[in-house]
Amino acid sequence: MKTRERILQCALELFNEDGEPNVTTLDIANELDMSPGNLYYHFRGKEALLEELLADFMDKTHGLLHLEADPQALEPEDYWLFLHLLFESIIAYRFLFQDLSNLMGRYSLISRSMRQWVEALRGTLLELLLALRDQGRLQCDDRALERLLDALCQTVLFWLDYQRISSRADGDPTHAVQQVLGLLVPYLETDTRLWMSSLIERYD
Amino acid sequence: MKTRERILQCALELFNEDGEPNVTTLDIANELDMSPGNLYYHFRGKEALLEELLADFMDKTHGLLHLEADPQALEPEDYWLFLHLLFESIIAYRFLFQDLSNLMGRYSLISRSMRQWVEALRGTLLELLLALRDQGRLQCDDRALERLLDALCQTVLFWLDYQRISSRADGDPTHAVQQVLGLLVPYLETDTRLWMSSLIERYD
DNA sequence: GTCTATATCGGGATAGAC
DNA sequence: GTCTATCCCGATATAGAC
Repeated sequence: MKTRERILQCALELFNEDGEPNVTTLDIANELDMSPGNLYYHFRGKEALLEELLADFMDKTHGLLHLEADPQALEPEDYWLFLHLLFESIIAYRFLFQDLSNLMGRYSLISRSMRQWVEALRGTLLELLLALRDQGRLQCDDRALERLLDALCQTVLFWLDYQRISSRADGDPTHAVQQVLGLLVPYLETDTRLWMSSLIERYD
Repeated sequence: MKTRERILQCALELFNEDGEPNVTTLDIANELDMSPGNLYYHFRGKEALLEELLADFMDKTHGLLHLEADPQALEPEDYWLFLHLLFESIIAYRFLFQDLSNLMGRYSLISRSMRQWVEALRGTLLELLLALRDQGRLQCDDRALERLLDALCQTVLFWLDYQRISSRADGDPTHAVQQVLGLLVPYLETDTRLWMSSLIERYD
């Protein structure tokens, strides 16, 4: 099934480029020099296409959001790597995040899946924060931790969008990772803070 | 011109409720027990409606983003008030923020206006941060300040959306203000930090 | 100012030939 | 598997009567 793959690939590119609401099935067919009828032979419609792309994204990120590693054993570089991989996936499927409210409003499947995804993200980040705090590397009370957690989640979800809106888009995960880790820095205990800071500045 | 006002009011409510892309001119007319023809007598179309609502939002927030007050003279309560007023306006016109990428993609006027608005927001927040730092109340280097600034802007722009997605929507500016000020707290000098912290916790 | 009726257009989707 | 032709529908917008 080679054509199926080509369609998925092309749809993903167009969605990412122009936003899902601005891409029609005809656009996709045209881009592939293919008839719309043929496209509908492979996919029942736009929604089927979306569902498959969504499933791909979930597969790609599943491992990251269900860590089997022991959070206690992680070092700053591991946090960097974790976030870098996460943002690579998000960038690859950025159409999901650019029109998130819209997509969630129009497709109940996306709504349910993405809600779960955000919950999983939140759970994973919470685990990481608690591990840091248990190690004495992170200093903050429960309320501050809750707010920090929300700030982290929000940045993961909307950093790309924010970059586009403020005309500073670069398609590079590095700045996103720096931004997220930057939120963590002021709460870190001195040794860890210096380590983390130098890790961030290294790429500036 | 009473009808004009009723149309604007109704359109704003529906846009906020369901998202602008999901509201048709017919929906608005129906909600008002009015014929679509009549609606088109008052407004050339959906875009004209949007333009007027956008202008209203710009008017409402203009004073906040072009402060005539001296930033050096501000106290923590002033920051609270500033953010509270800002979020009240954002909540009143939240349709603009829920589908921001989408709207900016489809309407070049919205794109230009909102880009400018974000720039003005960023400028104002920068002024406030620099004033705090000059007073010795905020401790961070230039790079950290840049990241903090982006974190603040991002939260102002996307906090509502984040709340909706993570099923914690409440339509109350208070949590949003707490979240924004919470980002500031760890960088504040001890006295100011305690003051700001207690200001935040007071409403929990 | 307001209505009814209608024109127009674009996107999603299907039927049937090849 | 792929194409052409076509249908359907919803949303925008207009014409013309009242």
